[in-house]
Amino acid sequence: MKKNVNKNTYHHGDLRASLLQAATDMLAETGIENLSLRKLADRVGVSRTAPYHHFKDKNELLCAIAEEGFRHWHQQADSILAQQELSAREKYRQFVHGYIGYAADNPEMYELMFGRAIWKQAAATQSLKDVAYPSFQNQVTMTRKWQEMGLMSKDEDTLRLAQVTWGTMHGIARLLIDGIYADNSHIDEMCETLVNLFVNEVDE
Amino acid sequence: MKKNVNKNTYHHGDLRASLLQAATDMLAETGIENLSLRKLADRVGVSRTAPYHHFKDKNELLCAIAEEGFRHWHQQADSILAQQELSAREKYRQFVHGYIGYAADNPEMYELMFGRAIWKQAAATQSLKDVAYPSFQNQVTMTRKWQEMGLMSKDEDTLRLAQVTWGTMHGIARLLIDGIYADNSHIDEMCETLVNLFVNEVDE
DNA sequence: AGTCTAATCTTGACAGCGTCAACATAACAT
DNA sequence: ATGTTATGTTGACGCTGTCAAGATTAGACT
Repeated sequence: MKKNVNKNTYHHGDLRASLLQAATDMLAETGIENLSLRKLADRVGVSRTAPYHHFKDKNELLCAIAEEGFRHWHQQADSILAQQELSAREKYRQFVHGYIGYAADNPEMYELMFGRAIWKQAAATQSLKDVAYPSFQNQVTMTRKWQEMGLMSKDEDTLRLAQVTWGTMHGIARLLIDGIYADNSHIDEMCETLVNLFVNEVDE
Repeated sequence: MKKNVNKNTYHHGDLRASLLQAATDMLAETGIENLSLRKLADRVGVSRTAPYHHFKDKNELLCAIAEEGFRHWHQQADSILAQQELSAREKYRQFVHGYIGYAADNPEMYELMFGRAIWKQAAATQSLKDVAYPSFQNQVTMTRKWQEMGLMSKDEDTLRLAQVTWGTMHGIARLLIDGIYADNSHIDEMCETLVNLFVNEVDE
């Protein structure tokens, strides 16, 4: 038997994927604080405890959603960094705009990916860690390269520099998605200021 | 009748203050996600709906706690900035260490003060706004002064610069308190890097 | 083909949550 | 002394996550 979604069979056929899809939609629509397993099950048309056969608990579901978010973001970041016709500085510019743009466009997903719901209570799945950790590791590697190119200060320790530059993007992203910077209309200008502060002009 | 706390009277005497105190303690102990009105009432020794005579709902209680947090932080910040024997750069250094130190020492309070629980759903009390808004306004004013002194770049728009520099402190603070930077042992080094990146050396 | 097992889905139940309504008590103003 | 108002209580409702027990079916093995 194929995946007979939407048929009136007792077994759903592809419940795990359907749950992930619906949960991702609901997350974007109503925010993480309004995402409940019961409403999710209802939306998919299944009983309230059915999801427990595919996810150990709510946390595992959230981790699985976040995992997809990281994959999506990595894809976007890679495509920016792969542009060979751009100068290093321009690539960094676009990376910054891309990072904060991703957060602004997917605020609830960003909150889930980098929020305390998952990381504070050490609740991250191994599988999520495997996808998420390279994200920061890569930031360190790139920072080292940018330092070697003279794009960023060589006076600072690479790890600290990476932490501070990532921290800056993260901080601006959070101020936006948490409603503290209520006005989204100056995002680009903030990104430009950020780049100006961290990145030197270099000849290539 | 005086405030007869802990007596076996029907009326508590000073319930509002007791609730705030106990709630602040519980917040620090168990985190905002485990702070419930029922447990709070229980701790104070009062029935579950008694708090509703002093706070319209849970949100109002949270705002009142956050208000105290802002007052506490303002006091700490003012005492740093008032030190007249220090150079401007040194004052900025201490301000940064103080900001991130406050977050690291009071993670749950910081989460409450600058987190989405209050700001995202536009749930802030007017009274809280009155205490919180000057906090950022002051950051802008100081940034302008630092620019005029040559401590910070004059090329950048003051507002954007203030947003980015505050964003950086906020970002590092959040990465720490949300458990993403699990290791608190390099906070000072991150602060130093931050200062080095944003602040020029100047003669005074 | 038939049978057994394991995966999947269901209903019932429980404790915890915020909050409303109705009622009890006591403080205070007249 | 009395009536109003502030403050406290219990009961109830709907929401949540999750466990236990039972129903249904898919898939593997004879």
